[in-house]
Amino acid sequence: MSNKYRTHVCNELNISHTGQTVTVSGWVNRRRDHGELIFIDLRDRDGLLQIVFNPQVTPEAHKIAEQVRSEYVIKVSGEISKRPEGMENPNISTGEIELIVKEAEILNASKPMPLPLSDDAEADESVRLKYRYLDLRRPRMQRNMMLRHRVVKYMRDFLDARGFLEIETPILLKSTPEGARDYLVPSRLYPGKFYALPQSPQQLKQLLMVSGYEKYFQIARCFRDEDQRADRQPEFTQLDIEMSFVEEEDILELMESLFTSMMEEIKPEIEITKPFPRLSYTDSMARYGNDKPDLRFGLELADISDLVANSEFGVFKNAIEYGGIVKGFAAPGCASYSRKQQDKLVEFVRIRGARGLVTIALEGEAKQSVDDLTLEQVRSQATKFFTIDQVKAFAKRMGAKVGDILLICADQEDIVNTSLSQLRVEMGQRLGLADPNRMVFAFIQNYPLFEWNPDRNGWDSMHHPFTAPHEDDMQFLNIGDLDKVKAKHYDFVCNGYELSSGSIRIHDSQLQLKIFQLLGYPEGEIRELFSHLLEALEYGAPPHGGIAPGIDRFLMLLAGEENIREVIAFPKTKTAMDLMTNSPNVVSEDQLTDLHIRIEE
RNA sequence: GGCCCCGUAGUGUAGCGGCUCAACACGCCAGCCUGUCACGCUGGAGAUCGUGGGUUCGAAUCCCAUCGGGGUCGCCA
Repeated sequence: MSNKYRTHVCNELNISHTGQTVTVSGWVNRRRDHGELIFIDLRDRDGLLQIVFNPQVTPEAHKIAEQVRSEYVIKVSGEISKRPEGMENPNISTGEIELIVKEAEILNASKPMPLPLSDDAEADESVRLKYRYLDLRRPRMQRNMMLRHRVVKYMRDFLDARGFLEIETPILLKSTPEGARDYLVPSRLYPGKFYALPQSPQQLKQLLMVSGYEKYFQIARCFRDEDQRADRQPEFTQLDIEMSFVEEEDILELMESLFTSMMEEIKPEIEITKPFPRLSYTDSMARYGNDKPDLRFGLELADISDLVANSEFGVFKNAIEYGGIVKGFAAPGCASYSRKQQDKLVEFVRIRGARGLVTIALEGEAKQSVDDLTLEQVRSQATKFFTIDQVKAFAKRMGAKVGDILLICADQEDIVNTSLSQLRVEMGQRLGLADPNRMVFAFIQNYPLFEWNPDRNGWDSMHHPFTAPHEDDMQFLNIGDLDKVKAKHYDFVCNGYELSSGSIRIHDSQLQLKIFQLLGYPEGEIRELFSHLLEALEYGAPPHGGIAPGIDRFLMLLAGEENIREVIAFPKTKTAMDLMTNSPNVVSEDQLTDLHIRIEE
C-alpha cells in the first residue's frame, strides 16, 4: 500500500532500493543529535530504519528533527542510500542502508514515556497495566501479540481445512449451578432477572451437534468469576471444539495432529515429544501426584507405604494407621543440601498442608552402587528407625543414586500428592530439568466420572454433568457404586499445565436425566435449568464429544512467559481490575434505575 | 477468606543497627558536538520515601492500620 504517509514500511527497504525516493512514517525509536547531523531510528510495526538529517542539505528538515523527541510520530521522505563503509549496523535488518531526509513532518508529538519501552527494562506491572497501550508498544509484547495472531490463524485454517465450521454463540446466556461463579448481567426488560456470561459454550456446542453441524469450532471467550492466578484471568479464550459421530480416539488424534503441525510450523525450534504420551488418571496421580504432570523430567513419586507399614518411625506408622500413605521421590545430587536448605523444603510442603517432610540424604559419589551403601552414608532425622536394607529399598523404589536426597511425605493421600507434586515441579525447575526449549504435550485419560464432595455430602461431576460414562461401567452406575464409574473424559496437558479438558458427551436423554439425579439436583431444578438440553437430546441427538484447549495458557508456554497476562492485550489485575479504564466502576443512578437495582451500603 | 513478597523523583534501584529530608543509573530540560546506532561531553530541574495513625527529642528507616501490585493455598463443574 502506498499513500501520502508511506510508500514502504521500514522492513521492506534494503540495499536494492538505493537511489529510490521513499516516504516512511512511524515512531521515533531513538534520536542521536550530533549538533550538525541528526540520526533517528524510525520504528514502525515491522522494523527500524535509520534516517539522517543533514543541515547542509536540508536545513528545514533538520530544524524539525531538532524538535523531535522519543515516540514522536513523524513522516519523512528522502533517498535511500547505502551507508558509508564501516557504518553498517548488523543488529537491524535495514542496517546496510539509511534514508537521507529531504522532507520531514511531525504528525504528532509525544509526552515522555511513563515507562521504559525497551525490553530489558522491566517496569512495575501496575504502571504497565495503566498504560497498557504503551506497554503493548514494547517489542516483546508485539512479538507476543503477533504470535497469538499466528496461533489463532493456524487453528482456524487447520480446522477449516478439515471441514469445521466456526459458529458464534451468545455472550448473554443463562446461569447454571455448580462450577465457577458466574458473571451476571442484570436485565432491563425483566426486573430481577439476569443473564450470565458463559463459563464456556458447553451446552451450546452440544446443541449445535443436535442441529447437525457435525464439526464446530469457535475462538470462544469464557468468563469465570473466581480468584485469579498467574495462569488465570476472569475472561480467557478457548479453542472450543465439538464433533459428532466420534469417539475419544478421534478427538485425541485431532488434537495431536493440530498441535504437532502447529508447533512445527510456528515454533520448530521447540522440541516436542511424538506421539504425545498418554497416561491414565490413576497412573498420573500415582507417579506425579496430579493430573497435569510436567513430563519434561522424571523425579517420579514412589509409594513406600508397604515398606514402612510396620516401622517404628511414628511419622510413617501413624500416617498409615490413619488411612494415609507414604510417598517420596529422589532429588538427584542433593544429598549435600544443608540443614537450612532442607528446612526450606519442609516449609514448602507445610504451606501446602503437609505435616512435614522426611529427608534421607545418601551421601557419597554417584558412581557408587546403592547396594554398597553403608549406614554411615545415610543422613536423616529418621536414621535410627531404619536398617540400611530398608533405606536401600526406599532408594531403589525411588530410582535414587548415591548422592541423592530422598524427599518423603506421609499424610492423607490428597495432601501427600498435592505437596509432593508441587515439590517435584519445584525441584525440577531448581535442578534445571525443566528444559524451556521443550514442550511435552500429553493426554490424561480414564478419569472417574464422579468425585465425592464431603462438604455437600454428595457426588460431584469430576468434569461436568454432560460427560458420558464408560459403557463397561454402566453396571456400577445402576447399582450406585459411583466411585467405580470411569468417564469418557480426557485432559490435554503440557509442561505441568492443564491446557484443556474434554469428553464424549451424553447423547441419551434418559441417561442425562439419571446423571442429574445422581448428582442430587432436585427435579424442579433439572427442569428449570436443563430442560432445553434434555429435550434437545430427544430429537435425534447424534453421539458427540469435544475439547477446548485454553489459548492463553498455551501461548504463555509457547512464548516462554511466566504469566498469562503477557499474552493478553488488555488483561486485568489479580483482583480483576482493569487499571487502564479503571473498571469496574460506579454507574449512574439512571442506569441502576433502568436495571431495577438498588445498591446496599 | 488464609499465608508470603513488593511499594523511595517519570522509570529501575541504593539508603532500612535512628547521626544523607535522601544517593546512583536511565529518562527529562538546556548548552556543546558532522557518522552515531544504549552516541558523547557540560550543566540543570525533578521525591513531603503509597496513605493514615503511633513510639521518639528526632522516622524513608521501628510499631499498628489501610490502600495498591504480585505470588500462593482455598476456590476455578
